[in-house]
Amino acid sequence: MLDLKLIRNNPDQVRAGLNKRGAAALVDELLRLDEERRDNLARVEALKNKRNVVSKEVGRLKSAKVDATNLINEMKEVNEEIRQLDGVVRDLEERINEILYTLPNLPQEDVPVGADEQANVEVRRWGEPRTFSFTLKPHWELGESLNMFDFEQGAKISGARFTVLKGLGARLERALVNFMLDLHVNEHGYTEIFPPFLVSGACMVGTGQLPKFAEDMFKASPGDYYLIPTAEVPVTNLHREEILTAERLPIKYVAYSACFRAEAGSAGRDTRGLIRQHQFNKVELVKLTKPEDSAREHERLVQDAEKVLQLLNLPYRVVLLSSGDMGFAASKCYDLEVWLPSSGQYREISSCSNFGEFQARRANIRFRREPDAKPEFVHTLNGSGLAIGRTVAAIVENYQQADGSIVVPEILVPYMGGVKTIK
RNA sequence: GGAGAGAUGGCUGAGUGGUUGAAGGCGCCCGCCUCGAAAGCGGGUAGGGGUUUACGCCCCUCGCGAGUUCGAAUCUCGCUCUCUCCGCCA
Repeated sequence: MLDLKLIRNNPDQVRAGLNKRGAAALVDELLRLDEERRDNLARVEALKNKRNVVSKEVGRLKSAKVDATNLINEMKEVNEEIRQLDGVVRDLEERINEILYTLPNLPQEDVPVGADEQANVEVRRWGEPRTFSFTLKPHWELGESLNMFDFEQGAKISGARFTVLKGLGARLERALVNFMLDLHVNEHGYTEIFPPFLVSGACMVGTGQLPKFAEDMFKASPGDYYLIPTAEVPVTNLHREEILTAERLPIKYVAYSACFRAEAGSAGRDTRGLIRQHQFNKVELVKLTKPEDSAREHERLVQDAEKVLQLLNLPYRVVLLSSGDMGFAASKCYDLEVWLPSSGQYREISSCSNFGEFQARRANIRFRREPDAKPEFVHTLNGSGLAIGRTVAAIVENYQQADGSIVVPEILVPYMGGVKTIK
């Protein structure tokens, strides 16, 4: 959520930022509502002040056994006026918040301006895509023939975009989860979290999925629960409504979770294979930092995610997303794209975002620099480290052999119970 | 699911319908003392909003939401959460 005071004091800056994201317009409406609200607020507060003063006077008079009927009657009228104005102010606040909750974050200065992924900027590449001396197969063909995954059974028990992992396919999934968690905990200093997969609506508002993207979420019933689309939601919200001490920052969490996405609006895209599923596994990195540290911590977070791909020896590139391609809450975002030989392209496998204070303002996560200092909003960041299903797809495709078997990346062999080849 | 207890500031813990945004304690900050520290002593210490060049002033907030009242932390109703016992359960 954007700071209403920033909009009030620097409307041109906000307009320019929103324009880069193709989300302009509503600033003027917001300014008008804000002015109207403050106008009515001043009036109702003056009346409340009067009521408070007179009420104390009534108390004094009563204890002195003096009649106060006139004052009491006068206050009854004032109360009616207060009730009315309070309603006006509340309505205005609701409309202001409705708008504020649906405005995206402002892009940072160094984010390339553009409408979509065409304007993304490749930052660096790592690794050399293998050259194959035989005909490549996509991961879904290889995996099915090796009995690693079963798409038909997934469809039978759940429906489209669900997959059953079996045997060494299931084992590979589990190996990757453990490998990534160990790496980030032991080498990168993150604290492991195993969060609930169902959260309250308040959490979804806090990280920005609600109210705008309700149609992308699975809702659980009975109860008012949402299935998490990413561990970002429960983990970032761990500190909702808290004021942290400065020494605790930066906070670095790593969490495995299943992720659930409705994929509304992506019908027909990536219908085959593991790339786009309603349910997938992911190891997520989350950081809470001081504002001045978030840019540096963002770069480090990207490197921590890259390390996974490097250790798996999977070629990838880092892309800086354009203003139009970024997620709603992000102020700056790098995607990690892994090489998928069968389609001959780089595909997103991690998205690493700095949200500035956008989420912290929604979730009310603050910190104090000094024991007596005013609370300030923290900055929140997160990134996949990595999406497990897409990593499996990348391994299967990049490590495929002429005979249709898969060589297990060396670093994973211990996690695979010594299995070096899936055949 | 049944029965009961509770929710107050960073923490703990008082609170009779009327200068109680809230005693006391702990913690923290500033000062005194000290070579330095501890102890001791004195003072300070919630958040949000509005307004003001500023000092300041005002409004709201005692889990959340309604209500009663001139006035609610305190009374009434609803909700949420936590704890204890019983039942069920991986």
